[in-house]
Amino acid sequence: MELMPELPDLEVFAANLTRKLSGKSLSDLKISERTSLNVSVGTLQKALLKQKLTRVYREGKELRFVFSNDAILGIHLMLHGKMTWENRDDQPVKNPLVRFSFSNGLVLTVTDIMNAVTVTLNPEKSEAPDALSVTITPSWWKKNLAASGAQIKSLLLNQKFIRGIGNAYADEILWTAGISPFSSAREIPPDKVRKLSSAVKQVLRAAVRMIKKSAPGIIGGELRDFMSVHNAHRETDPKGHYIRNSALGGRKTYYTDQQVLYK
DNA sequence: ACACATGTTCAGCG
DNA sequence: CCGCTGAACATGTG
Repeated sequence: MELMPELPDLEVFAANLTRKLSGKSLSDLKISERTSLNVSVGTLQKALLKQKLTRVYREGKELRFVFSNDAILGIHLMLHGKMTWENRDDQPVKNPLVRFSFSNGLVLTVTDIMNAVTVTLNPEKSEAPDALSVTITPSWWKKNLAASGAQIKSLLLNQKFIRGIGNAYADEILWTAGISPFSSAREIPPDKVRKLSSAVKQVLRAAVRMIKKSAPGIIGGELRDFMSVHNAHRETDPKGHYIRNSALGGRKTYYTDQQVLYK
């Protein structure tokens, strides 16, 4: 099954896009009318055509293409968006939402069966910090968890609270921190808040390293076989504890009884 | 055949 | 009124 990329996958995609495309200029840009776009196609083309791509980075769950005139193109893949290289000898990619042609001959396409992908010229700055931002500290967690009565997993998935964490990594983070996903955010004690704070960065950074190592060059798909609990094929976690699963926020949630429930 | 992945939005509930 | 929960969206895959 093709699962959706989350923060670590997107981080690797961004690095790989930068490696292939930085310094190349955008020679052609086609946008389907099915694409959800914050400006007109004409405005977008005027802003980006002939511009040199400086780099691609990840912000939350969005990819950001930075051009030499400081224009930024944000692409959010949502649930089903996919990026592929369109090779000259292959069949053209069917019904792409976006098709970038670069001066080195590389053609990047974005497709989406649900047409839910969003394309944003010069996205606005978000209030919520990125999960890997240096502004997220144990005291940030302490203050913001105290203000919320939500279940901790719902809060981790809330992009208005913290950006970039998806369903699979939320489970991995809470397993690492030893906190039940059903815990009330404001009831988590200080020592566990510190554990959560470090687990977020530790889990996400470790995943980036593993994906880079095992799938260098990828711009699509995902890797999940290293996951400790969020894995439908596992019966037990690496310590041998039975993995339970149930629904939370309409998403499957995997956890063990070792994760303490604070209510 | 059919349950299951996934993110965001928004109706509805308390 | 506000914060929170969970259904709905669509379809390829095992």
